[in-house]
Amino acid sequence: MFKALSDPTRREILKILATGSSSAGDVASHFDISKPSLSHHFSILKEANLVRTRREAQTIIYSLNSSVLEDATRVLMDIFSVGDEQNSQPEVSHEAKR
Amino acid sequence: MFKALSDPTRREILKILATGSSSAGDVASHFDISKPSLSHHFSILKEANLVRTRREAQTIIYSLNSSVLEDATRVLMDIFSVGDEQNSQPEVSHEAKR
DNA sequence: TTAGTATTTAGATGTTTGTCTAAATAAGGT
DNA sequence: ACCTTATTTAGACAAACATCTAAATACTAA
Repeated sequence: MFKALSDPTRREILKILATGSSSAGDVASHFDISKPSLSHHFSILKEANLVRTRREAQTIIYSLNSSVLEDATRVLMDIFSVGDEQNSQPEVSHEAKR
Repeated sequence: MFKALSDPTRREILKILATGSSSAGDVASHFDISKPSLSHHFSILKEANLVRTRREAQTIIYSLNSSVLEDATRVLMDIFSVGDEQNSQPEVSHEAKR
């Protein structure tokens, strides 16, 4: 999931989808890269469960899967709030304490 | 920043630092990869401003920079809550509405 | 100033990634 | 059936990445 989020183009795609679901070609029109490349990005987003798809005649409609993005947020929050004690001002660790 | 977060080893490093700051070698002992490789990860985390360093005699103490992780969280929340209208149940888009 | 410990830099290597063009698949309309 | 539109698959390629070993740097202590 983080791998999927690590590419700027993919994050942009998610932002676009956040304003409403739309077709692959539609999203593609926002970018300057080929449709196969976009399709590749979509497949990564889909594999990470960040988007869902639905076919509608010829076009395929992509939509954001907010719940998984919420999970990502939770993981991040976990990382920086686990210790929750002495983070900001690191204690003096005299001995590289194992 | 997302690039920095995209590697599992680096997320693990952050988790370790979340429980308290520690030296490079110290963190290295949690992993099965060489110290130069760890050093490389540290430099990426540092460049992304996710960690801070402080020298203490020979050892270098790494500590989490929580505020930047909070930023990351905020960006994620932004992504999935921008539209905030019709996300979960994608509306029927008959025409690939440009 | 020499020896020891901690970390980083240099350089190399195999893998993964983002991109492309060309071709294939899927669905509809005529 | 055929053509058009929408998207994906296949295959190639250069750039970025994670890792390694060997050597360099930074600092402390004798």
